[in-house]
Amino acid sequence: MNDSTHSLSRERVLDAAERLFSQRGYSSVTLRDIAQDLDMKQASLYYHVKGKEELFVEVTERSLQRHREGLREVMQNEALNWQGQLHAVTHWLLSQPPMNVTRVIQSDMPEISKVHADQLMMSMYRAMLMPLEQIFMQAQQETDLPLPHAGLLVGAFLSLIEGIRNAPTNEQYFSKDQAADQIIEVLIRGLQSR
Amino acid sequence: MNDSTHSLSRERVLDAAERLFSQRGYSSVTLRDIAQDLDMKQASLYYHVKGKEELFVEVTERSLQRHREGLREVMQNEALNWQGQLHAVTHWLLSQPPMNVTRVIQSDMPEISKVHADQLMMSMYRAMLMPLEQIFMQAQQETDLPLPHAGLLVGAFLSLIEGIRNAPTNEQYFSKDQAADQIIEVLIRGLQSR
DNA sequence: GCTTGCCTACCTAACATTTGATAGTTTAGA
DNA sequence: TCTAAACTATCAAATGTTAGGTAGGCAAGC
Repeated sequence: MNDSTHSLSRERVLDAAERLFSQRGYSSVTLRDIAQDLDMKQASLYYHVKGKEELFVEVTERSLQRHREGLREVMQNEALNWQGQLHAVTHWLLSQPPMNVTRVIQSDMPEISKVHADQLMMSMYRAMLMPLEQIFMQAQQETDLPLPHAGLLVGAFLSLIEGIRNAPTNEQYFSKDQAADQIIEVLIRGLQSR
Repeated sequence: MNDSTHSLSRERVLDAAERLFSQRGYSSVTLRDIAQDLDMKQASLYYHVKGKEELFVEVTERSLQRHREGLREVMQNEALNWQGQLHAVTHWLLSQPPMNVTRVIQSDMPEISKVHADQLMMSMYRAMLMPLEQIFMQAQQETDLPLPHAGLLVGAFLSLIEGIRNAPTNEQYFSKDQAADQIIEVLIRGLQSR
């Protein structure tokens, strides 16, 4: 199903849209921005997609699908312990175009229809929140410390990822991946503590 | 200085603008939104401020000033140890209208003039990044663990704060402050580790 | 071979709405 | 009367959307 993804040039449009939307958010990106990025006229986009909102929803949904797939794969490869999973998942998330959960929920979703917002919310839960919750629940079982609720930890973790992405530019000593490792290590020493 | 803050009703405008901007970001909030929130017509705003961008800059600057003041005060009251400062600072930040550093830098700043963006960037550094860096540098001195650079920790910490703000709504068992305490405790056990 | 029809992937032109901004007018209170 | 604080009316630019046209490729049918 979803045979609407046949055309090659259509995916060029989706790719450009995803890159721009994920960087600057829904309302800041105009159709003319996307068109310009593709060296074409703005109205031509309507050949490929039904409208701006539909474009955003489809692009976000596609990204979430990729996250769902990617997280599942990474997590079962790294089946060892939750510490390893945390590092692996972090690196995978950083390898992807930013899926800024906070911004999407806070800024983007209020701009689109409730139906679409609800739909994205559900996909977001299934693709990101649920899988990540598993890791932290695993952590809770192994430790004897009183830990915050898993959902809360997931939120904190995702915030950290987003924070690492735009780490202050004045530190070029380390790559993003190295920075991520260090931060996650701090998080872990806290989790297993003692 | 800045005797432009005399009028009472002018601050009503700034307050409304700050609330809306800090919630939904610069480009998503229209002058008509702000006016409607104040039960007045959009054009009337121009009696109080020069334009949208100037309004945003002034409102953000004002908020940053408040943060600078507030953080300084909280930090010297809680002069005990960095752990106490971390908790105190967290609670103070949560008591304020959200100052979403990530969104401001990523989404809002590109929409305004470079001069204004640079200005805000500097204020942001002085009001938030610098004071917080102090806390983490203090932590680095007391521990013997290899910690990430302070700037990186500040970014992570601010991300955490923003993450706590929109913690999943399905946990009403805890207040934001309680959730914050738990998260910060995780961070600390990590920092002092062992 | 050449025409016809069709499809893909763009284009130009125009439109309605939204939004920031300006100009001039009105009203209430000291 | 003078001023603070609103108002109405209008504008230009930006933006999402629609309608209709066009160039190129490809296959079928004559």
